[in-house]
Amino acid sequence: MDQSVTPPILYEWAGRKSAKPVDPALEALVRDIIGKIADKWTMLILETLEAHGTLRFTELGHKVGDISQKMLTKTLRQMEADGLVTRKVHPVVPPHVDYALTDLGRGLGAAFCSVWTWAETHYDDIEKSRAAFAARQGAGE
Amino acid sequence: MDQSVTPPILYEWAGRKSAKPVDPALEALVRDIIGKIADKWTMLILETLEAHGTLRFTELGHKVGDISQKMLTKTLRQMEADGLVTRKVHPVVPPHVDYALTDLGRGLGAAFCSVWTWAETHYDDIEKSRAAFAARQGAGE
DNA sequence: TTCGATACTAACCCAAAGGAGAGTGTATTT
DNA sequence: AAATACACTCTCCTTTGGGTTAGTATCGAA
Repeated sequence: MDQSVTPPILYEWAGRKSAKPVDPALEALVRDIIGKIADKWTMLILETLEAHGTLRFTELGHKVGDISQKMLTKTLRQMEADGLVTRKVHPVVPPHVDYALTDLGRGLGAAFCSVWTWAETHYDDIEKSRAAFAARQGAGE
Repeated sequence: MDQSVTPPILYEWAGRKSAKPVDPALEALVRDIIGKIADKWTMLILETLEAHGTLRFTELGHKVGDISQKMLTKTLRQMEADGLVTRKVHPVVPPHVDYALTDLGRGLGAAFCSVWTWAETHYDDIEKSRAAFAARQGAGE
């Protein structure tokens, strides 16, 4: 896609979003954050911590489901860096590490909650759409 | 417990859990949906269509930003299959294809709106957290 | 006759995501 | 003495994401 010239203007928001002025620099920033956060594992971990409160590493892994240790560690680190979770190490043997949401993380969890609800409400619509789409493709519309 | 022949197995990581009395099939489904829509390009396209209404392919690409035709096509097809967007082909030359959100898509857009607002509100907190985290790592806490 | 416009698809390639499995450190338990 | 527990880290490997370039079809304009 040709993006050699990107004029910073010509965004006419239908007034439906926040009343903030459309600053392209800010928009790029927000876009970057969305890009980082709109991630499967981040969302799943967020959801799990929101539902169960403070959890230890292994415990969290089991509750999230089919996540590998590698991805759990990596995603947790990113979330810690972004200030979404706290990581509390108890210097004991065997190791004990507690993960919990920060206020920021809880805020995102609350925001994302509506998406989760949407998915629960409309999964059957999506299934139907997929079936219809597959049929359309198969039949050679 | 047979330990004479047992190789050093440390984890059985693939075990399924059931924390909540939720139908596991439904949970897997919702999880799958979240996994599919919690995607950078899907969110960005959704946002763009929500803000601008009906758009043509190239137009949409420009407004979304740095997206390649390949990803635009691919994401759009997935969204069409999931029933989030409609694809209307006008059989003219040169080709003319209109993309617009469905009710389902608009619903998801509305749900995701709060996440977008959260990102706008807290991007500076995230920046600060990242800086603090980097400093913590660099200084060897 | 050649060009340009549009919305793609196909082929190629590289980088990142992500899974599997083994290794680490040490105090307590067997 | 050996196993165990926990929270990792490291290496190896496959899959997916995603960019780039080229090509296609067709009509009207130059």
